[in-house]
Amino acid sequence: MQLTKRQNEIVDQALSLTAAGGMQNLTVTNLSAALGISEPALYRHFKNKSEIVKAMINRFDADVPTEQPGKHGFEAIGAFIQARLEQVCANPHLARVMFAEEIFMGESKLYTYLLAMMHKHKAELGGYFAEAQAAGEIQPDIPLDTLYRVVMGPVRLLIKQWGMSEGGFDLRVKGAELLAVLRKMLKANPA
Amino acid sequence: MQLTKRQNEIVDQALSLTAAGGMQNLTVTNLSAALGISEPALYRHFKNKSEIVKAMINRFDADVPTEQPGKHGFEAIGAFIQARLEQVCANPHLARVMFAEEIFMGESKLYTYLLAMMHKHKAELGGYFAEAQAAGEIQPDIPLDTLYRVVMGPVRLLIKQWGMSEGGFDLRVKGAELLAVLRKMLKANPA
Amino acid sequence: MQLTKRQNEIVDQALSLTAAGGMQNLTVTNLSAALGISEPALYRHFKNKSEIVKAMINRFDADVPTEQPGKHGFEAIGAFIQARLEQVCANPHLARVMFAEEIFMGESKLYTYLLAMMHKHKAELGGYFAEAQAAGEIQPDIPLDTLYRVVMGPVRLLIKQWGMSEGGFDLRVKGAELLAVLRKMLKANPA
Amino acid sequence: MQLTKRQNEIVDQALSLTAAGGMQNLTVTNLSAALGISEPALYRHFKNKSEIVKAMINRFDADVPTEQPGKHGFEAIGAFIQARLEQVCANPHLARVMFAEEIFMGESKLYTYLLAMMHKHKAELGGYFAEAQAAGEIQPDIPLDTLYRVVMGPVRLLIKQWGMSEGGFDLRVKGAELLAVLRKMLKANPA
DNA sequence: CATGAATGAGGATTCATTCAT
DNA sequence: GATGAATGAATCCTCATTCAT
Repeated sequence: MQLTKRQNEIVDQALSLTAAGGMQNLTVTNLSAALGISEPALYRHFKNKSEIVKAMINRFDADVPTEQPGKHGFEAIGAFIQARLEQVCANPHLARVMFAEEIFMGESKLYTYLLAMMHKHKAELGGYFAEAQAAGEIQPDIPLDTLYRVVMGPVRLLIKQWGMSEGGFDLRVKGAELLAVLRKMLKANPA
Repeated sequence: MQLTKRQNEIVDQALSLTAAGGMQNLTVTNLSAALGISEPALYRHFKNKSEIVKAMINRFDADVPTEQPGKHGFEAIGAFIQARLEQVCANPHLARVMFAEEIFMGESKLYTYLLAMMHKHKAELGGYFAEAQAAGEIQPDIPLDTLYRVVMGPVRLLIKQWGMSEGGFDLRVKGAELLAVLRKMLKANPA
Repeated sequence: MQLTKRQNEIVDQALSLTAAGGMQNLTVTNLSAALGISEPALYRHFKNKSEIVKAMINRFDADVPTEQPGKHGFEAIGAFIQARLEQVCANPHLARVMFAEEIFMGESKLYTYLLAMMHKHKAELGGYFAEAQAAGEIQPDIPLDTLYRVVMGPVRLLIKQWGMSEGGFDLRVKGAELLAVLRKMLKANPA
Repeated sequence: MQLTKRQNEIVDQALSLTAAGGMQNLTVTNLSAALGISEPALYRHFKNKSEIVKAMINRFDADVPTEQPGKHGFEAIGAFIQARLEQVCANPHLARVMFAEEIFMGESKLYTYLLAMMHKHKAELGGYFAEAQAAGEIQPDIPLDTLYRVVMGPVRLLIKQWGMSEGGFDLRVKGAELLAVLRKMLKANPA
């Protein structure tokens, strides 16, 4: 599962091509040309194109574990979101691909793989949401699935807009702002 | 711009195919087969494939005007969201396509078209958001762009999840719930 | 199952190419070139290459039914063999392909299909052999499988040699001669 | 011409692959993988793929000389056939390849080489057939080419069927039976 | 002896589109 | 309106082979 240096270069380029022109732009021809190698050379490094796409998808998860050891409640959620934002800043291509699950609908194997990843995230973050509700950081009467949507929906949209605008605003600033708003909004009303 | 009956059938099928297997699944061959006609016959109704895709995109907007005549502030926003949910319920395929702008990245002409649509929405809803803030329905210190994300992010995610789960939950119920949570959360704290 | 005119032309060419240079010579490129059409054009007539090969194999059987209505015993066998020889004379390419089952080993689906055909032949001719033994035309103590080999082995070799020698001898003459020898040899010794 | 130990292993594997999936299955990639070595490593042992195929073909003849020193007439023929059967029993893969000359039609150089081998056999066995006819073991009025077909046709078919059935019957038993039938049948009728 | 990385040529197949009928 | 037949361009992938290490 550990990728070689060359494999990583290939995945980088694949992300770049996909970010630039969608899945239709990720062809073996384009990819090998972008890498400056011949098409068959690609097959030394990946069994087939699907494996490349799979490696792309794995990238989404790679550097951003949902588990935030030592952190709890909203702090853990905030840390996770922060990490996502940092990841995307480090590799802006991801912003245009990461939350566009539909891109991968063509390859149903990988699509289900992606959905599974999404579910895992939801479940893991769910723990932190419950903690936050128990700790009084979030109003306790919001069902978990809705809560997840209220928090991750805006984060996803933020990242997507940033990707679409090709870095047209400061993601870190707007991210912090969003988090602050969410935290304040979700705070249990002491009423 | 007004589509014939046949053209509408074609767009329906195109949406269905795209919803089922992504843009890669929307081929002239597949489409004509699904319609039970020959490939050349398609070209009687649309100049080329791009025109079909464009017609698909126009569908997103068709029945759901952002402008909510006679309504104001949060009520207008709620009505818009409600209308979106109804639209998607009426044509579930839309749920799998509508907010997956990246699907169309391949056809850059159409992609920009789609982005423009998204911007228009944002601008138009922006007016209602401002109204809501002025009316004290929404905390006044939240910047408009963040506010848009906080509201539309969850709505998009909700619709997307509903599409992905293939109608696995009651969209109207969960939509109403989400709206209630948002309304309550965004309410200016009387503190 | 009934082939169109164009499909028959394609199968003819496919046989010709295979006869000339083996299965490796039967490429979509070669085939379309030989037919003077483009490669994609082939796919209007056959779903894929395998279907073409399958149609080739069906040719083997097409004009030569094992069943010889109204004939019995050795006469039926002789008629069948005669028909095979005529078929091969009419389409000499068949001689180089028909009994080379191994050619098709690559495509295991078709290979089994071919083996099944071979078994069917064996079974059907078996009936005539039994009749011939009962009628005293063939010695009764020869087991059926061996009998089949003794008769069809030489016929196959004859046809193969004729194909390999590219019609270097008169198949009809040599075939008649072989049949005569076999009939005489197999005759129950009145001893 | 004398093969090294490693070369022999390679030829063994080549036969095995060809027997399993036809010539299409004998690729440099498959072969090296089956041997557990890299592709370039193969080229240490053989100049190119053709040389490997040539070595395969030579195997057919290797252990089975047509000349049967000290033997004459039908005895020599029987001994030759016996030796063939033993050879094939010792290396069953041969049964699926040996008499499928058409497999090699692709490589015309090797194909002619193979045909030459077949002719040599025919010529050499021809001597023994003539002896057998002179000695009264075989009816004298059967032309030599037909005689060859009557004897070797069934033997070939027997071996082929054994190979195809993957050793589904006892080759030695059925071979002996066939030989007995042939001997008896061909015996000059004392009529 | 062996390999990792590469390649030009060619494999089958699908694409959107056109044209004569 | 519709179709059957065709096509150039592009798809992913495999082939035998080479070369620097």
